[in-house]
Amino acid sequence: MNDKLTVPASERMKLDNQICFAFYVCSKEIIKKYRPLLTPLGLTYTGYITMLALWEKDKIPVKALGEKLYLDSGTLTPLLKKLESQGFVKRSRSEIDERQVIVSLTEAGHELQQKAAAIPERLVHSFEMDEVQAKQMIESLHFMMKQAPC
Amino acid sequence: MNDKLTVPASERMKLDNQICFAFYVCSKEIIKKYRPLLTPLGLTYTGYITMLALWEKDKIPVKALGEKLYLDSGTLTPLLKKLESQGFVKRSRSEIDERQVIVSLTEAGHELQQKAAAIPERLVHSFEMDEVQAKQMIESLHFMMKQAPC
DNA sequence: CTCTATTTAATTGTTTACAATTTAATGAGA
DNA sequence: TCTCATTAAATTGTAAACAATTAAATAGAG
Repeated sequence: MNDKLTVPASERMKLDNQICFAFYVCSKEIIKKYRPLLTPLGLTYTGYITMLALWEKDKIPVKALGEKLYLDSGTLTPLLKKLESQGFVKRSRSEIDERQVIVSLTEAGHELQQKAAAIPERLVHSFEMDEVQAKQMIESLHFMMKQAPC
Repeated sequence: MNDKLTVPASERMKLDNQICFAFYVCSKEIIKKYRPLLTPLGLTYTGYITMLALWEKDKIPVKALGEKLYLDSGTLTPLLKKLESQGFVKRSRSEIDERQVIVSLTEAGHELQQKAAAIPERLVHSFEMDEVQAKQMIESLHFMMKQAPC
């Protein structure tokens, strides 16, 4: 074992060398930037990504939605109830399998997509990052996401 | 303006093309991986990064700690009270400026550092990423963090 | 020195997230 | 068919995080 020329523990334990901390901060700060754009639409950040998923494909069970969003029913159930009370989605038991609750978009839910269409562009611009850089970054992140559920 | 050969809105609004979502998922999933390593030490993830900051430099006011950690007093006050009740830190009013609460490590807080020393290495390994890749990623993230508070 | 503005923590209220458990429905094996 | 295991969603309890406000101390202007 002569490959142990790694950095000392003191160095490895510095906050600025923690990849976890960098992700954690970036994630929080990006979400903060969304808030002022989403609040006028009546959405929280979690509500927004849920709507993004549903705009791609709705009429799906809570389970499938949770897999897309990396969220469980403990988070989704109250969130979906709120989106339902706002009139954006409808929740209904599947007739084929009554364990499943199918989430679908309402008319208002579909209409909201137009109002939200400008958001992604505005956000990318708020970081000084061109589309190529953004694309590379997303690729790296997806590589990590794929390893996540292990 | 003939540089408008950008992707269509439908493409930009896909969940998998949202850099925010990728950060959000990576951050959550990394934190999840820490849990089983931190629980035996009596730490949550937020408690852990707080201790990391204090191991680098303690006897600092809550404000300065919050700037390092990108957290405000609303999050830190209850967290520090808990770390105090566990015997890892001590909170005391500054005598020079009584508005400030100075956070310092106890003996047990210092000792905890030894027990936590193995954690960073174990985590990097749980992602299939070598140290060079990790270093590049951290640099990109820090570039984004620096832009955050605007 | 006095009054006002600013700063620091703490508090309050709301949302987010997950682990663990519960309930109900379905599936599988004997 | 009748268990027993599995699955889906909901529920419960706890920790995080932030916005907005409050209380107390300090700084600054006149």
